[in-house]
Amino acid sequence: MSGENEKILAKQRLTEFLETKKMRKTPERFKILDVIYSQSGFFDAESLKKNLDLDYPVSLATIYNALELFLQCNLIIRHTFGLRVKYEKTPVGSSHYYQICMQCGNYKSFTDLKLKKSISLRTFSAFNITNHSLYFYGICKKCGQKNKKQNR
Amino acid sequence: MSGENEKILAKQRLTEFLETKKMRKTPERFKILDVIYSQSGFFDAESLKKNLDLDYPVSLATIYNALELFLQCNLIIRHTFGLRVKYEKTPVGSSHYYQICMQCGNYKSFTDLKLKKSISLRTFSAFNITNHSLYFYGICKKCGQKNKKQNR
DNA sequence: TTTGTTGCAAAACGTTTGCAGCCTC
DNA sequence: GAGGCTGCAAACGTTTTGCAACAAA
Repeated sequence: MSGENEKILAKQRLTEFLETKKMRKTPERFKILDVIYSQSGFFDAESLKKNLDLDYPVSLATIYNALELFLQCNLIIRHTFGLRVKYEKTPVGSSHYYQICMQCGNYKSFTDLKLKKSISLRTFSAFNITNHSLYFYGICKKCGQKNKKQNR
Repeated sequence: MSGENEKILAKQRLTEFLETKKMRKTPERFKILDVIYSQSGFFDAESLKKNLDLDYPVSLATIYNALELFLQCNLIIRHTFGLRVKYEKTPVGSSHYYQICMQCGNYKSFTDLKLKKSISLRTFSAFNITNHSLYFYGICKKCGQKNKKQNR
């Protein structure tokens, strides 16, 4: 199963990272990572806490600590849709792109290999790229129709 | 002068938007827009307040109200670098792209016409794109060197 | 005159911090 | 055993809210 494999790789990466940084392999950190890699889609500190409370309660401070850590070893990425911060497992292989309605705030992600290829061509001097995020902002069909009605 | 022209267009767009939405053309809204279009680079509510206090004090609540309004009519865009929210005049013509160091949080913007062209090719059904933002995440030279030293 | 908008202050919200105690190494 | 990590609660900074007064239409 691909999901399980992904989870194992994530744990390996965390282990390696902690060892090279001489940080501790606490059960909390691995439990939080496990929950993240057991779900799909976006999440935040609060939803993570709710999930963890079911079988392994962890304080919010520790969750924020872990999220910061996972960001550093590139296990997760951080987005901001509207004002809310959302995290996501780092997309492997094909990058995810996002379309966000500026009116209702709804968002969804999609993949586009062609786009990914174009973007990956871009090189930087004195900057080591690990990943990129692309957001398309606009008005969704639903809101567009609502506006038309309103302006009549 | 291009900056002045840009400002006039912005005011026109705001006027139109307010009229179609049957909202009021208050001096505060136009003053805030004026300050935004008199500066360059990134800004937030607080820096805006500081600038406004010099000759036309406006309450923070009103500033947030105005920022929300300007977002809706696409006069400004919102970014989140690290955890800080930053606004920017909507880039006209050439889109801006951003590189952000995941370690120190420093960011800078650049333009890339080739990239812009590739991205603009992407079309959507049932979604009316007004603009897009692309962020490159990585480790800047300075932090990269710092890490090397640390791991020795 | 009507009612959308403002200013003010208080409240809410997500996140960070300080510190004592715990547990990994 | 040392000190990095955790949990708790208090503190923080930013954004939102409720409400009375104001002013655009």
